[in-house]
Amino acid sequence: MPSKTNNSKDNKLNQKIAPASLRLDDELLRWYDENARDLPWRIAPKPKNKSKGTNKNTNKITGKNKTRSQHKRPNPYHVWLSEIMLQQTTVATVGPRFLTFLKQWPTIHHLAKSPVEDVTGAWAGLGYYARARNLHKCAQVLVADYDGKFPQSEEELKKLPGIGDYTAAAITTIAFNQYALVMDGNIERVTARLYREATPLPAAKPILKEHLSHYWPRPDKQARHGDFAQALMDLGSGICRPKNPLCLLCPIKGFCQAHQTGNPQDYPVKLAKKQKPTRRGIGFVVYNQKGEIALERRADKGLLGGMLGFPGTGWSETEKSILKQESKINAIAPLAAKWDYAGEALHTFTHFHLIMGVYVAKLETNPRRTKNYEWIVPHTAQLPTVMKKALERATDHFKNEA
DNA sequence: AATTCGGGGTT
DNA sequence: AACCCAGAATT
Repeated sequence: MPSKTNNSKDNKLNQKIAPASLRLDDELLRWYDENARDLPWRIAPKPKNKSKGTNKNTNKITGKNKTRSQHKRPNPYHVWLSEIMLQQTTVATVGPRFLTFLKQWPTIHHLAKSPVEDVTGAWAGLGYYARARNLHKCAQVLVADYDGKFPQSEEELKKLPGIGDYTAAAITTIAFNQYALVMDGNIERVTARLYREATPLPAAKPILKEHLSHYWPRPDKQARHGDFAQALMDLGSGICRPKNPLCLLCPIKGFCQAHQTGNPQDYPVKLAKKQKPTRRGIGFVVYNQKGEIALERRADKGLLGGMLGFPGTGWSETEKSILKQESKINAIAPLAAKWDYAGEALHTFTHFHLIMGVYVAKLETNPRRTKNYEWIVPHTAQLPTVMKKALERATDHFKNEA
């Protein structure tokens, strides 16, 4: 816990920690030019010289970076897609998914004319599926009303589905190098440590923005807004980590109040989170004679909205007993069959644990596709993770039986 | 201002 | 287990 409450007087004091001759943005961008992560959606701040035995001088940038803001900009479509995928999702997870997605939909026009089911299918396993539905809707709006081009202001971007405060600012800075104050989880942490901000998140967010505004490059055409934002995020993920920050390697430690007079690990302060309840339910995995499984398209809103899933009961905290009695199972099953119990699939969502009892059956017929569910070859089904786990229970069951 | 949205990696 | 992640939309 922070040992002491912050106040504005401390902050003004703090800005004089570093020598007046040094500027945070200069130091950070200098670090970024040498240490920027190589990411599929990113244009490197400068070409990397990978040839061996050549110039090892790393301090090539000594003058003002006047032309830096005019280096090649990334494709706005790529920036937008990556930012949507990166919402609450790690760079390691997004990397390969981003490349696969781009291969399937090279431009926003391809994306806009594709069926939404193809887009949610490609999103399977990534989570937060409203992102996929909003992504598709946003593409259609941009093609229909914006000539397929992204607006360059935060205000206009925020009107689009799936684009909120962070993503609007990120696109404005990264794709167009316009001024916008970007505040994500990484930058929140860096800023909270710079100012040793004791107000807990999420209430601290506007305060942190105010703090950071003192350091953000002015709305100047020469300024490197996009690189500054990405540098802060790289710093947050690689140096100013939640635990065990590498302060000795930090290019802006001279500006950091937590590094100098506190414990960086204590920031940002966050409100305690509620503990997760456990819900229970039943899922039915049934194969037809061709080896296909019955899947239903879930409602467009709510959990796993618009995704494929197994027929089953709802998921409830009050239903304590897995119904093992065959008579009751037959009453709630999607169709008549000899149902076997295949065990539990365990999964944890953002706000609850799930224990799903899995029942399995094999038919010797091929029922028609109905309004409620369709038959799909298992290994081609684009399923959310919890449903993949249920399918795995079924697969294990028949493997052990054989 | 709180809650609802997934899933995987780290510690 | 708890925490975190280039958060947004809804209530």
